Amino acid sequence: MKSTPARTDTDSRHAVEARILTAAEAVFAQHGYRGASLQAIADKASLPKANVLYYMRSKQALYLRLLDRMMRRWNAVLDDITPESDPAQVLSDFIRTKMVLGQRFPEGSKLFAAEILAGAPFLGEYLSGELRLWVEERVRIMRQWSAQGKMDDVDPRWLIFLIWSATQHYTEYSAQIHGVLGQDSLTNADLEAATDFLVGVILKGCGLSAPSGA
Amino acid sequence: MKSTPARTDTDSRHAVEARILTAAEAVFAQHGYRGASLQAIADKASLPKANVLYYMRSKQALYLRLLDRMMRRWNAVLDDITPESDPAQVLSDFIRTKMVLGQRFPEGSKLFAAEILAGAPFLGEYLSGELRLWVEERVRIMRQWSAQGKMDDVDPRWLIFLIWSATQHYTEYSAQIHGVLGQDSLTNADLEAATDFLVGVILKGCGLSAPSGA
DNA sequence: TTGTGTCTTGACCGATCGGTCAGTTTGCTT
DNA sequence: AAGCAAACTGACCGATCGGTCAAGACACAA
Repeated sequence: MKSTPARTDTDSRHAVEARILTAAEAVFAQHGYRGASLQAIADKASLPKANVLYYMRSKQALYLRLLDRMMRRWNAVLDDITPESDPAQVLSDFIRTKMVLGQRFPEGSKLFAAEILAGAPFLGEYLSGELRLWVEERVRIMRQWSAQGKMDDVDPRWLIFLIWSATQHYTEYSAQIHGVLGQDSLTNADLEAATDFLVGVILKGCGLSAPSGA
Repeated sequence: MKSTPARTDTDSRHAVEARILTAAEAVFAQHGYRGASLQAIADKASLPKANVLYYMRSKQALYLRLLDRMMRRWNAVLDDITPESDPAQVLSDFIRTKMVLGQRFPEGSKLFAAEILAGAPFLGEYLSGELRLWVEERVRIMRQWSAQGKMDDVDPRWLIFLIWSATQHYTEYSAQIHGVLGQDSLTNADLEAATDFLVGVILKGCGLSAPSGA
């Protein structure tokens, strides 16, 4: 009978799937697609390997699902930008949001990084499709800002790359940061200081002064 | 007989080793330590797998040798910094040198990135030892620059991370950049423009004006 | 030619890979 | 209590993993 599946059923299914996804995200982030093994994921999720394959159809399906989830988390970023916006406010928000996202989803961010490092075999279409349009739209608006004299005449493409790289560094290179600074993890105060530094330097570097509402 | 090994012997040995190292660097960079297979490396070097293991003792020895080679390439960077140096000149050189290094050794840079992403299992000691001292020394000098009023009072740690991340981005995220910009590779003009952008924004962001000798 | 050390390689090892499947357990409906 | 579909899992599959080894191929000195 197809009738209403019991609440507890779907609940537990979601719970188990979430356990698998969390475990898989960490393993894929650490070792990349090829280097990750379903056995390692199953162990981390405390499940038999066959059970992982029962919920996720295959290694590839599991990986694609994680990539998709991570990209949807980024969709909200910098979505309300217009030619009339205050550049300082928008860029400041952009940097801060990116830093927060990296802290909130460190494994997902690393997973994304590993995918790019591997040459984006699964994300190629997304990069040259959806994301490319996203960038072109923001580039267009930023050029208008420059033309209006709201900010220095910098190439928006390099500016976007700068913000991406500078913020992602704190999650993807966390091992290097921890080793170099000699502490197991950055304190919240450190992260806020680093964020303020990035906002300060990048805005000033583009001829902008701190946004009023911050 | 131990006597003078023929010139051609050591020559061909070096040549074969170089072939293997080049192939291995690319494979490790793309798939990480675990994801790389000796078979793939052997194929790329056009050698039987057993021959790869004859020259390099093991997968781990090969990997460590590549890491060591990459780190020695970076040793010369920013080595002549003193409290009396011109900050603008030093930071400008730092950024430009890093960009050039990334272009010269893209596979090695990616290999390094993959190692960090995996949690630096083999480089942990280097990061918390040699590299940490390197950073502390530069931080000390930059703080003096700030105290002398030569530049804004920014935390040198975040500044170093910013330069590392912003420059490395162009090699490690090349797949993303190519996808987003819709071109197979950045032209030299693009790279120079990006470099000038980074120098300009970061220096200005730290309260510095372009160095005289550039 | 013969001896000697290096180089080269196919065959093979146990372990692990992603994935399948048959058989059992479980939880809910009737 | 009976029935049934979903959940679960140990055992197994062929392929590939890193690594070993013994047997040739090769270059060169005596």
